[in-house]
Amino acid sequence: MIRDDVQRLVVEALTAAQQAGEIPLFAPPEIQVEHPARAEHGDYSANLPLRIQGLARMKALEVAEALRRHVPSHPAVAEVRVAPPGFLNFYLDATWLASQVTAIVAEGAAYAGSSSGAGQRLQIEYVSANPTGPVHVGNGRGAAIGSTLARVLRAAGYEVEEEYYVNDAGTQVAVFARTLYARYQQLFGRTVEIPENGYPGEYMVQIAEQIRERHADRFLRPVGEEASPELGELGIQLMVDQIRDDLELLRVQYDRWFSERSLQTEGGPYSEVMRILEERGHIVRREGAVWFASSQLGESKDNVLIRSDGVPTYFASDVAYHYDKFVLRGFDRVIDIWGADHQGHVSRVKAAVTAVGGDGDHLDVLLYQLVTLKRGTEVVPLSKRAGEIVTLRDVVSEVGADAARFFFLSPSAGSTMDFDLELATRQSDENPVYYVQYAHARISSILSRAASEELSSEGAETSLLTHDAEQALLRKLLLLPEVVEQVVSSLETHHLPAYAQSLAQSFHVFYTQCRVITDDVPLTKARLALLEATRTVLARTLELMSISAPEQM
RNA sequence: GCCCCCGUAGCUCAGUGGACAGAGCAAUGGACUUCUAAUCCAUCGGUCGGAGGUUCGAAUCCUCCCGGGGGCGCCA
Repeated sequence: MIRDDVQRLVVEALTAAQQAGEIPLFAPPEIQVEHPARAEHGDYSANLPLRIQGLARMKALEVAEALRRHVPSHPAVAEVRVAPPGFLNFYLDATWLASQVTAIVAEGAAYAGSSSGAGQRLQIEYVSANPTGPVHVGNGRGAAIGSTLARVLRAAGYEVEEEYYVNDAGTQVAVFARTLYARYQQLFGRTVEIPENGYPGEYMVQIAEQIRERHADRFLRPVGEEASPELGELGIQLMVDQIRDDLELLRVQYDRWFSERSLQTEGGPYSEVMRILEERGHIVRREGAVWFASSQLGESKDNVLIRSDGVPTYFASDVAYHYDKFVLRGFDRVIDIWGADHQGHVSRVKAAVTAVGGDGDHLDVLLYQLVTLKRGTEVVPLSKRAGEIVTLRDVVSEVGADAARFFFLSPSAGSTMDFDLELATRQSDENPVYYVQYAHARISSILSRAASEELSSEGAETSLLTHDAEQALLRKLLLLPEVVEQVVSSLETHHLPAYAQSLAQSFHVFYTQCRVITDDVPLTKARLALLEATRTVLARTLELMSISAPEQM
C-alpha cells in the first residue's frame, strides 16, 4: 500500500543524506508515517526529523531540509515539503491518485487483502455462552466482533478457524437438567417446583415441550426420583441448536462447536494437563483442593483446579481447552473474546498456557465491556434469571442483522455501550447503517442506468478526475488497506464502521457535486470508473462486517 | 483494600506521542424541473474529569486525586 511506499522513501532519504554526510550516521528509530489532520499538510507526514534531532545534533528543520533533498522520486508523490517544527510532508500526485481506480476494480473483492498472516493458523473463539439459556444482547456484541475479526484476519492471509466452546459440563448444566425435568414433569400434571436457583425462563418450558413432542413420557420417572442423564443431554443439545440458530440470524457461523465435556474423557486433555502440571511442579494440595501454583509464576494468587468436593473448576477445563488449542491442535495464534466480567481470568489462563507447554504470548484475550440494554431511558435487565429476558433473537428480528451488527461494531470494545431498542428499531436516517447502504444503492442505481444506456467505463481516461470531490473520494478509497491493517494489528473492529461511514460520506458529497452521466462522454467514462471502484471498496468494507450491500433501497 | 476498563461538544462515541481536538445524532437556517433528498451545505457547540510531572511537542506517557463500570483462592 502507498503508505508503506512513503515509509520506504523516508528510509531511503535518511540513508542517502547520511551517505552524503549531511546527517551524522546512527541507527534510525522506527519510521512513523501518518495522515496529517489538516489537508494543507499533505497526504502523508513523517515526524522523523523531530524524533532524530537529538541523535543528529541538528535542528529538526535542518534535518527535514536535508531529508527532503534526498527523497527519491516516486510516481505517486507530486511534492515533498518541509513544515515547522520539523515535519516532512508528502503530497500525492492527482493523476496517479486517479489511476488507482483501475487497480482497485481489477483487484475487486480481494482489495485491501494482504499476506501478512500467510502460513499462520489462527483460532478465534467467541460468544461461548453457557448452553443453559438463549444468547442475549451482550453475547451479540461478542458475536459481531468475533465474526468480523475472523473475516478481517482471513483477508490478511491467516488461516482462521472460528469456534464456540460449549460449557456442557459442570454445576450450571446440572441445575439446567434439574430445571428441565421439573418443567417436563409439570407438563404431565405433576406439581413440582423448579429448583431454587434454577432457570425460571419460559424457554425451559418450550424445551420441555419439544422433548414431550418427540419422546412423549419416555423420561418420566417415579415421583421423587431424579431425571435420567439423557434428558439433560437432550435439553442441552436443543439449547445449543437454538443458540446456533439465533447466532445465524446475526450471520455468525462457526467452523466448530467444541464440547467442554469432550476434554474430560479418559486420557484426554484434562487428565493430560493435570499430569503435566503435576510433573512440572505446578500443583499444590491445600484445604482439600488441588491448586494451580500460579503465584510461583508471578500471578497474584493460586487458583483452584479441583474443588474439595472433587469437581474440576471451570478454570481447569479452560486450561485443558487451551492445551488442546495450542499443543494438540498446534495453532500459531489464539484469540479469545470474552466479556469484561472475565477480566480476572486472563492472566491466569495465559500463565497456564505457558505452564502446559504453549506460549501465553500467542494468546490474545479481547475483552469487551458489557452492553446495557435500554428502552429509551429505562434500563432493561439482561439476566437470564430475571423475569423479562431480552434475547439476541428478539433484538435481531426487530432491527435486522445489518443494523444490529453495525451497532455492535461501532463503539470500541473497551467502551461500555448502550443498546437502545427504541432508537435501534426506529428505522430512520438516525441509523448510520442506512446512510452507508444508501451510498451503495445509489452507486448501483447509476451503474445500472449507465448499462441500460450502453455506457461503460471501458477505456476511461482517469486523469479527468480532478474535481475536489473526486480527489477526496479517491483518497478515501486508498485508505481501506490501511484500515484493514490497523484492525489486524490492534484487533479493534470499530475502525470498520467508522471507515464505512466516512467513505459513504465522501461518495454522497461527490454525488451531490458531480453528475456522472452527462453528454461529456470521456468524463462520464472516467466517473463510471470511479463509481465502480467506489462500489468495490464499499461492498468489500461491508462484506468484512457481514453487512449487506443492497442494490436498491 | 488491591487489580482491569472507562471519563473528550447537549447525547452516542472516534482520536492513545505530533501541527489549530473530530464525526454522527440533536438544535438552528438553507438546497430537489437534474443519475435515489434514506442526500447535501452552513451555523451553533469542548477548562479533553482534576492537579502535578516527563518531552521539542501531552486528550494520548508517569504519579496522585475524583467519578462510573467490572473483577479479586474452591461461580462460570
